[in-house]
Amino acid sequence: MKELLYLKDDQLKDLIEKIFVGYRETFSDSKKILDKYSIGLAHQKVIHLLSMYEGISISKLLAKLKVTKQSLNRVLKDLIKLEIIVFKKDEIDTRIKHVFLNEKGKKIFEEIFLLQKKRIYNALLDSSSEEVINFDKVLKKIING
Amino acid sequence: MKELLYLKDDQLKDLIEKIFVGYRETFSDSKKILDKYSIGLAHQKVIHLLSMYEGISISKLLAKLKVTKQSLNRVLKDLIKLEIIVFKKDEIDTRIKHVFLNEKGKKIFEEIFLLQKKRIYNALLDSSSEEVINFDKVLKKIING
DNA sequence: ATTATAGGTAAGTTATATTGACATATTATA
DNA sequence: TATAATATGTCAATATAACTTACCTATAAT
Repeated sequence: MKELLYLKDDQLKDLIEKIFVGYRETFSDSKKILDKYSIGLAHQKVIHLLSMYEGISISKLLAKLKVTKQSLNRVLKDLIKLEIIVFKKDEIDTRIKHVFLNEKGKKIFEEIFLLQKKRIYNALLDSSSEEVINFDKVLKKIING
Repeated sequence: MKELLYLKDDQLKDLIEKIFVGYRETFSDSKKILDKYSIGLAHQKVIHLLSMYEGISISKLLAKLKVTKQSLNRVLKDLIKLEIIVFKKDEIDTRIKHVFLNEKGKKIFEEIFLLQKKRIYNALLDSSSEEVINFDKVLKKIING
């Protein structure tokens, strides 16, 4: 029988608070740049995913974001107005729309990311590779729980 | 000179996505219970902090949540209507108000927490103590970055 | 006496998301 | 070929959580 300190409620509460704060801080560092382009957190997340998954389809974006179509479309319309995304129909199944950041979009992403990544970069730089690997490992388990 | 894989942009992007998903999942498991009491994520966070820091002052709550007084007060008023929090003036400095969950509040917290903690508990149970310690270590560094 | 701190409130606004209903185009299948 | 399923879009109404700006009281510290 396991009887570990970190499985006790107090430690679990503490971790949950840290997960919240870690998220909030990670996604607030870039606020100034977002303001510069009059966009918000929702736009940042979409841009982030577009930079990771070039040409991702709408339905896959929806699945990753776990928001409704209506919610995503509001954001996409803003990004179209900003002229930073483009669409390409799938050549085989023309129902599917692939979304891409254009050059301007990639530049704006880099501006955002430059600020956002600092916090993570410094934390990892200050950690051993084993610590980093274990951080990733546990985070994955939390996600797939 | 460090030249580590996990300090590369692609890995940082990946981690940032995971931090987002980990937060979202961690705070969505308890949605059914929140609905039962007609409260939301903001209330859950306040209740969580009240269970961790019994008698915390308003200003310290504000500092932990990083929201405005108006925002917090909306939530506190809902919790008063639900009859789950009580206030006590500080005996020395009567400007300070200490906030507590009452018995009903503690019970509701336990209902919420029971659902919320499962994901974290299982992830930790499935990890070695070193992995857990390193997860906590890196998360702390991200927060304090 | 003055200033700072702790907390409260009012009005209006913004950001992000929801539900429900309906529409179109395309592809897959019986 | 008729029908069902999929991918996407849109309208309208609503909810949640936050914001800004401004002003207020009470108490404590200097």
